Amino acid sequence: MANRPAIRPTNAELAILGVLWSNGASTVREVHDALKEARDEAVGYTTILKLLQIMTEKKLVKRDTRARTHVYAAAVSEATTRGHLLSDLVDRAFGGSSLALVLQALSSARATPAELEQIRRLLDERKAPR
Amino acid sequence: MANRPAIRPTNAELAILGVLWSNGASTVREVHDALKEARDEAVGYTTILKLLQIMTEKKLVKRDTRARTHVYAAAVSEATTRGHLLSDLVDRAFGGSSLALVLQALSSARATPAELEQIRRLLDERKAPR
DNA sequence: TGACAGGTACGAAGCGCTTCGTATATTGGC
DNA sequence: GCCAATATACGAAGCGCTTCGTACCTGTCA
Repeated sequence: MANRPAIRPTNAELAILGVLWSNGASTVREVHDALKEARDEAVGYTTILKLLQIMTEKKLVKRDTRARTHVYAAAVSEATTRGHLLSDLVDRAFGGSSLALVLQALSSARATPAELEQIRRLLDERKAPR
Repeated sequence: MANRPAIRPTNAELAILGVLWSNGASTVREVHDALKEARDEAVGYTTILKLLQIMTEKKLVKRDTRARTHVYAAAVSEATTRGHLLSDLVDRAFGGSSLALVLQALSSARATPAELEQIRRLLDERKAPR
């Protein structure tokens, strides 16, 4: 694998990826509008453009330049990215123990019974895997 | 509560807090030595000093200046800090759903049966709380 | 065809984090 | 008393992230 530099998008990048993940491939304007709607204080159009250009260099997004108005698509999956960010936090603040993280998260999370059941099911799967 | 600015230590700060949490109140030299031992590439003595000074301003640590050699102690608890970092990540990358974070963490974590049992117990507690 | 709307490219400023060099004080031992 | 060792204080450089202004290009339409 020549994929060393690990996917660890910054805050602003994450916000943009969020739009691309939920809305699919988008133009700068579409991303800009989506963020303006979702956020309190909006950011300039050229800021989004610049970020998307940088993200293209970093291979976080793919750019289709065939039309005059470029179209951007996420080049990293949501699950993979979340996994990277999670294991990053585990290393930095939980002494490498994802279990410690899970326990901490569970002890403060408000979850519905249905959600707790979902976790329980996952635990069952993991209990007898092989 | 006048504690608005939320505890969100940076990387270097977290490393130092880790030492203070596990070793208790320490001098700059002690922190420096502990980090030198634990890490691959060490950082300069005055770097640790400067960081601790900044962390004192930020109220992340408390400083005892009675002796010539100052003694620093963590001013934030490990659990609280972890909680802040976690909810920060939940907001930034998991759409505000701690459950999504837990599921993601569980699906990639390698945990022993005993640990899984621990989670199960926690789930039971939360199931019928009131 | 000329002006405008809307697109991309790019340089640079501002800020926070991290790092360290250097200046300056204090202490202990000879 | 003096020197070496060891402290703290502080300024500033370097870097990455974020932001935006400005320049420039390209269609459209009256």
